[in-house]
Amino acid sequence: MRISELVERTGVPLATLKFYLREGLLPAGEATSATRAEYGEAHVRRILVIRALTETVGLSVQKAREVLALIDRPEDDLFTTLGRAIAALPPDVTPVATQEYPRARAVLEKLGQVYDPGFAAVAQLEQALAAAESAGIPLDDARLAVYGPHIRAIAEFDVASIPREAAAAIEYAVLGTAVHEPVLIALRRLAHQDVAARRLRQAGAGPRASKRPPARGGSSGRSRPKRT
Amino acid sequence: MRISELVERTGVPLATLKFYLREGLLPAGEATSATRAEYGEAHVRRILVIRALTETVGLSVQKAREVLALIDRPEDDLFTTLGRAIAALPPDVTPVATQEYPRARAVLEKLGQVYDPGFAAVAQLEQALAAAESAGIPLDDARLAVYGPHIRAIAEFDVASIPREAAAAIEYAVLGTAVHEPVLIALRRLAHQDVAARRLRQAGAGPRASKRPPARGGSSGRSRPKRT
DNA sequence: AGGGTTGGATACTCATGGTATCCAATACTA
DNA sequence: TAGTATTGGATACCATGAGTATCCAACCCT
Repeated sequence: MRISELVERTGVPLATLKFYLREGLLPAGEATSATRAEYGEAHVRRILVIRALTETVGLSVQKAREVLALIDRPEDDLFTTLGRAIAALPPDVTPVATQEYPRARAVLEKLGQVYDPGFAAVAQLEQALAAAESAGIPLDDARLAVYGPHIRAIAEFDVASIPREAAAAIEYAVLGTAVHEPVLIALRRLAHQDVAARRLRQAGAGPRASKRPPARGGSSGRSRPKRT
Repeated sequence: MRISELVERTGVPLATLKFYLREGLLPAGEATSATRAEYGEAHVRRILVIRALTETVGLSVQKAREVLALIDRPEDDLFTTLGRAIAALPPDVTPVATQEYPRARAVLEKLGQVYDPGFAAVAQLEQALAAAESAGIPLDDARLAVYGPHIRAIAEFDVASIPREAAAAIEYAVLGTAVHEPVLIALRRLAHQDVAARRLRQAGAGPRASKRPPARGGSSGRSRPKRT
């Protein structure tokens, strides 16, 4: 198919597709002449993945390219590739070799997991723990004792569901790690609302909050933020 | 203290603090004269929170201002305020009223939770589910059956740990929701690596990654925290 | 009195993530 | 076969966001 069909199929503007082509996110079609190239279903899928990574996972074009490159050329084993992909995921952490990550180390030791400062995710965890502290809500032992096992159970399922075959496995693992994160986050937010709503209702008309809790529908995003 | 001391205490450049002042993220100090203002510990804390929200949670300055405004002026009840705060969190969803979110609806029904299209998190979940589909890894029932209960358990703990007093509760809930997300994400990524590493070792594969440290038994350090 | 800080205003910079134009070489249609 | 429409490729352009940098005049302290 021609590029105009990609535009139709994906809804992404032509200029943007050309931009992706230029930036190396989208492989060029097979040139059939100087002014014609043939694209396939793989291109359609690729475009959707690009949008998923940039719009929902929140990757920059630069980071998305890194992730896609890992999927395209999985020269290393799954474990190494996954580590590299994680390094491309937010939060962007400045990798300072020979650095210690004390908060992350303490957490990992409590969880009985290996602490390797070479893992990008360790630096990411350190930053996240520091941010929680800064916000006045550090990750205390009680919370870790809850988060740890549940998150681990989720991760066990994730890994167990990775297909056997190597190439497919890497793509599945990399994309699955990235793309299910927003799902988990959204589920937690909704669970917060659900649990909070139930408790409020149960407690009978707003004892803790300053005002009456309107049992539901309270958060309709109707307060349009004013633009600056 | 003067503004230069805020610079020292937080490490944030003066020009940036002035920017935060301008943008209304940081409240002005108490002016003691035309060219002097007094800042306090609250300002130091606020700056740290701003950095946590922007750098680690990934909020734009605009969104961070919205979240901070909710904490500063919690005019509504906890439930409503939390809903509004969630609307400011990524991924940015364009709220189209009167829209249906079929994927999110299906998921929430399977979880037995209320489906309210007015919740920003519902639109966020819809987008996340669509992105997962686009990437070729949809959230199937088996996965949901795992994610759902574990995430809910986490959320139950979160809500249970919210303090009683109203004003404190809102700040705690809003910041806690936002700031623990990166922690959960990082823990999942590390759990992936840990689980994958264990399986690889178990499968008799040789040591692939050059810098992987030796394995440690999961039981030795488990829940036997003794940090410095 | 004079140097070093301020607050406040304004202007500037840089990186992103696209958009928009041009162009010449085709390909399709009549 | 002429004329029009589409491409690919290159280049130029633009809007936002998040700071930075400069000025300046009013202080404060010594």
